[in-house]
Amino acid sequence: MLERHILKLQARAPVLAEYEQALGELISETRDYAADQIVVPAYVEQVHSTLLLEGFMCRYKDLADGRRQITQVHVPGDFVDLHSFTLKYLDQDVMTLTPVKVALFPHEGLRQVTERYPALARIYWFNTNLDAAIHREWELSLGRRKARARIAMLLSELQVRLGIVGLGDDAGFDFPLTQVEIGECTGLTNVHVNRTVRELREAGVAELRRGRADILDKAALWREAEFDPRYLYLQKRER
Amino acid sequence: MLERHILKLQARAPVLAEYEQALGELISETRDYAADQIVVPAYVEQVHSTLLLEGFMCRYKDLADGRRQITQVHVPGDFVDLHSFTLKYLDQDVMTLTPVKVALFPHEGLRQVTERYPALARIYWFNTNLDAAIHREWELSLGRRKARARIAMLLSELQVRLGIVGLGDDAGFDFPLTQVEIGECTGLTNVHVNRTVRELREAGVAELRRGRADILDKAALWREAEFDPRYLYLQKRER
DNA sequence: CGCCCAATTGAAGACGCTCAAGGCTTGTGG
DNA sequence: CCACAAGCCTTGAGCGTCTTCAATTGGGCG
Repeated sequence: MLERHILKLQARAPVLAEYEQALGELISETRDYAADQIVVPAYVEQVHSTLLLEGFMCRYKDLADGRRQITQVHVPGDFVDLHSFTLKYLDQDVMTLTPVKVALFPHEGLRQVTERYPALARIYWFNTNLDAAIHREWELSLGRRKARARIAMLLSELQVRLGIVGLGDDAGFDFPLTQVEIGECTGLTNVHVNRTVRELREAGVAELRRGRADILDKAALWREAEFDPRYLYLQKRER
Repeated sequence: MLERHILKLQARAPVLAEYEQALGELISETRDYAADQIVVPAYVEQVHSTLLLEGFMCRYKDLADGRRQITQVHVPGDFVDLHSFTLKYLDQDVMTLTPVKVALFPHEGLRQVTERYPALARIYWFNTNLDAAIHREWELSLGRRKARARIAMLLSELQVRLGIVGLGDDAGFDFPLTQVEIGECTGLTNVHVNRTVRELREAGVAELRRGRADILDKAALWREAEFDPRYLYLQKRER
């Protein structure tokens, strides 16, 4: 059940079989949710963290007028709210983008296992930092990249992150976000997303249709985005 | 020397006198830098983390054409690159905005002290999460807030963060960023920052001049920004 | 006094937004 | 099996926020 999570961790550090077993035993429950459901509401105390097993989820913040900013997209293998282990409540909502399957990890169990295996605690601390690094790259996109580059960036990042967990390759990946949601990730309106997606298609860079992203020219995509994957910290090393 | 750092930590969790002493003993060196100097270059392996004692610093990423996005502003008491302890190298540059004084903490010493005091490790893990929470609020600003709200947000956040470490009050705070730098925080050009700052002044909300931010109407400033300080996690509790 | 950097202002233009309408796909029910 | 509804995608037109380019003003410091 944890294969994808372990793949994600292993992309950055060695993971002992022991950890995988200990983690598996922590799971208190698995749940299924439909699309567009809030799974972890903001400002509510949490007693467990949620690992995404299948499907797509996101975290977002919004303004009074309802305009929404997605701050992170989650793929299978990600903890969607590991930070609730440390922060207790979240400063944002976590919702599903597609139907999903998740596993719940009680914080008390996480506390025990991270005390028993300090190396695992370091791995999760590292993951918190990785999360922040992705936020920073998004800040750069939102603040300084133009529309084409923002969308190219999003596609580049997701291609790499999905590839790690076996859900994508150089040709592309399943990508169920609507154009409204892509706009909520990139700080654009759906109308402008639509026009920009068309530009990328007409330039032979990438093609988006109904739940699928085809990467036609990965080098061009990376160039368009000025994508430098070092912020994803993919070299495996001791942490 | 660590008073401001301890004030920052104490705003979120109890800090034992023991920790303060142990931390103080870790400092290998203090250094002074002039303004506009890179202190921690991106993608270079680090063996210590840097605590800001006096002055302002920032972290930023930039694009090929030189346009820069500041991803975080640091005030005295902040670790500017605590994440290098876990990540080893940074995905961004860290520079000074004013002349500063910093203290260096060797990673080896941090490793020892966090192993000796697991509660301190949790406090720093928490701080990593706080850092990410601030990044998320900035993502919301950059993606969805209008120019006035972005600048109001920046001022609101800094007023709170500086207040915690005794460097500001309800009337305002010393704020040495140039309008170019404010633009680099908020994803705007210096020209538009200038016009927006004028609007805030004419609306009687806040006044910026030569190194000082006067908050004329804090309630109006918070309203303008839709500022909700919960993302700064200021309730003190066990971590 | 004069230099330098930051702040300020004006004018024109671009990128992305808003509003509005129409088209396509998918699923559902008769 | 077809009709229809719902949701998403697509396109057009006009507009607004913010940018770009350029020039001027103001303040601090040697």
